[in-house]
Amino acid sequence: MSKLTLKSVAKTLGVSTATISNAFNRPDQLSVALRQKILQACHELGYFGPNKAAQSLRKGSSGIVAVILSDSLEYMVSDPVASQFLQGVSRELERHQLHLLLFSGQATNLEAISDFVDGFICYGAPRNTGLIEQLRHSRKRVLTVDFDLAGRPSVNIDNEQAAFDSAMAVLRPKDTVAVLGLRLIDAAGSQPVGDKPMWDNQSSIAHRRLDGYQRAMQQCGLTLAADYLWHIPESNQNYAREAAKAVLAMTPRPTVLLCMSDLIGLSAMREALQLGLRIPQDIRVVGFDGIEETLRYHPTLTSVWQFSDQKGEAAVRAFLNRDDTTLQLPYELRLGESS
Amino acid sequence: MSKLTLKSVAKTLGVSTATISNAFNRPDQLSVALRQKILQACHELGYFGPNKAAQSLRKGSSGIVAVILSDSLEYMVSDPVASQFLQGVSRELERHQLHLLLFSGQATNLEAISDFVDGFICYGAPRNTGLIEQLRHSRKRVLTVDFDLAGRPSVNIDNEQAAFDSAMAVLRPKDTVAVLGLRLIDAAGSQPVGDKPMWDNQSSIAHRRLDGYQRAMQQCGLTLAADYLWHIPESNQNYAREAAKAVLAMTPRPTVLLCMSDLIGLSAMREALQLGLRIPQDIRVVGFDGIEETLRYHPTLTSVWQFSDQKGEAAVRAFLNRDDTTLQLPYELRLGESS
DNA sequence: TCATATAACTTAATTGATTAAGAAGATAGT
DNA sequence: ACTATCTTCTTAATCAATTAAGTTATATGA
Repeated sequence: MSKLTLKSVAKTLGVSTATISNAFNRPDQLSVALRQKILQACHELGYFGPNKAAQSLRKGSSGIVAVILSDSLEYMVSDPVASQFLQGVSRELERHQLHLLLFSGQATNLEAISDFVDGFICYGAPRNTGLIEQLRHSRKRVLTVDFDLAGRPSVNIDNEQAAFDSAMAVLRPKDTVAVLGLRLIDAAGSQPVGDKPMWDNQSSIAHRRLDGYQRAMQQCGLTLAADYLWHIPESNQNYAREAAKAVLAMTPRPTVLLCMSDLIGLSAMREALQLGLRIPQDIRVVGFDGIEETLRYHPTLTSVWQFSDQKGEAAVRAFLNRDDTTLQLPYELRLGESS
Repeated sequence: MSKLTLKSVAKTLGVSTATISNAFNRPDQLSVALRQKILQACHELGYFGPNKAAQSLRKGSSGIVAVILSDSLEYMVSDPVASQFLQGVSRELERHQLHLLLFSGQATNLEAISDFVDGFICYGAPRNTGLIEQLRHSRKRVLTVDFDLAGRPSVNIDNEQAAFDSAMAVLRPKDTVAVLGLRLIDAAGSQPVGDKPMWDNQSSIAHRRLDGYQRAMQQCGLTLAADYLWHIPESNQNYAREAAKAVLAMTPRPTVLLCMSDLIGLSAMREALQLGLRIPQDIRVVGFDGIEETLRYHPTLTSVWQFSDQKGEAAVRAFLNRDDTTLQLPYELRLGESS
């Protein structure tokens, strides 16, 4: 079975390569009869159309879009928020007959795939900051989601305002507030932020949310004590559980927990209930993101819903419109039993 | 900023394109001094090396391996077994400087990406059976995992023997046995298999496992009543829960549940406990796969452990050795409190 | 009827690289 | 000093396509 190429097919059919190419790509360039004959013959020969790699080289686009995840694949897929986002992305890409290449944010070499894809949708600031530099200099289209990259379009929600709203929904005068923050500093374990240097200050959504929390507390006449601001490296059960345990053991015990993700919020509630605390009487909890599990849990969690699947779809559309603006998506504060 | 190509770089440096190419790919073909000078200059110009798409066209390999998932991306990543497998795959690919392209088993057109990848690792029989035909005729390397495709290498465990072992560990004379099977027929909801036609008979691991169960029962002098063999479409909580509920309500009530995945086993145990049944006194349960969650749960689940992450690594290695044999991996029966 | 427009294909340059074969110069052996 | 070998680099064909420009042949209009 010799190799099937446009050229070989053209020769066996006795026409030029251009005609075969046109049969697949530009039907108006040849007669209907010949086109039918060609497609029929290709089908019989088992030729499924022009080689995509060669097409990509010549046309300059491949139909593959890379999504760069902030963390490792294994972590990202276990996070319901990221997973929903990916659902939305893959759904919308499919609608446009495009394909998805998942790329870990821990990877070091963007160039390895850069030439195969039409561009990058970057979900969250990559763990490996070297990637950010590569993205900044990339000649491909780059769109960021949940973080900013100078000169590149992005899709976001107003994290500051959303955090503010969620905090305002729960804060009362004289509250003792603790913040369970996501990835505030560059450290491996759960720990109070203290005076450690903030991680990637300008781009992170975590800091936008912290700003929102702070503004709300200020408006309520409250302040955040240094030890009550905690860094959690991943929305992971264990990390969050640890942090919640530690925070709930502090004196004075917090009366409000502002959590930067729903998974953290759920972990915090589990820990609080286990300590015999009543929610919301003894302690109120607020989450962020909006995941289904919080609706099944009792008590249900007050949270900012940001509809990650729609965000995924919006990201793809924004990627495809070659419009270099920032798209701000709506969010929704949903009150639960936890506040 | 004009386009940076091997050609343009060659011109500005006043050497031939072959030399630039050799500087990147075959250091022995030019003097050390010139090579240093070229690499240095490329770095300054911002040229990161030969275009991978063109390289792929010329060399005939791209360094990208596609993993075809049996189901949709969103489902697969939520399944701890599949997710572990993917971890193993991505880890091993990284070791070889290769990249991963995830492809949904629901997709219809393999040709869309076929030319960009070096081959396919196919994890489970794709939901869309059209893909199987395309894989069969593909000119690329194809390796299957957890199912067989004529003439293609595969990675597997001995599902029949493993199922046999797990059943033998739990069965006693006079048991009433129910099987909670995974994807036995082509139907959407949980339901007894009855006399409906089996799905994809020869290739499915589910049927290998069923064979093992049946052999064990035979050896124990037991038979499986028609209504006690259930089909569950996905290892999903809801489907499994439903099926368990229905099975536990039958008379006589089963004394043994043979479950084709640990997620199903966990759901079954939850349901049994909720009905006030004691495990293992009133009912014994066996799972399949081996996931961490069964160790945290009480009672712990007796199951066949198959180390999916190692399976992923083994799959990649088998894919890269161009050795067309079937690789059978070891499994381990681990007894828990559920039997 | 003749010029012109249109339709249906073909030619050949181009995309960004790899690589066998060839050429020019340096080194070594006798 | 002359041939043989080795280095070092270049030339040009090739990978599998796309597409602007060119070539016929046919149809239309006045």
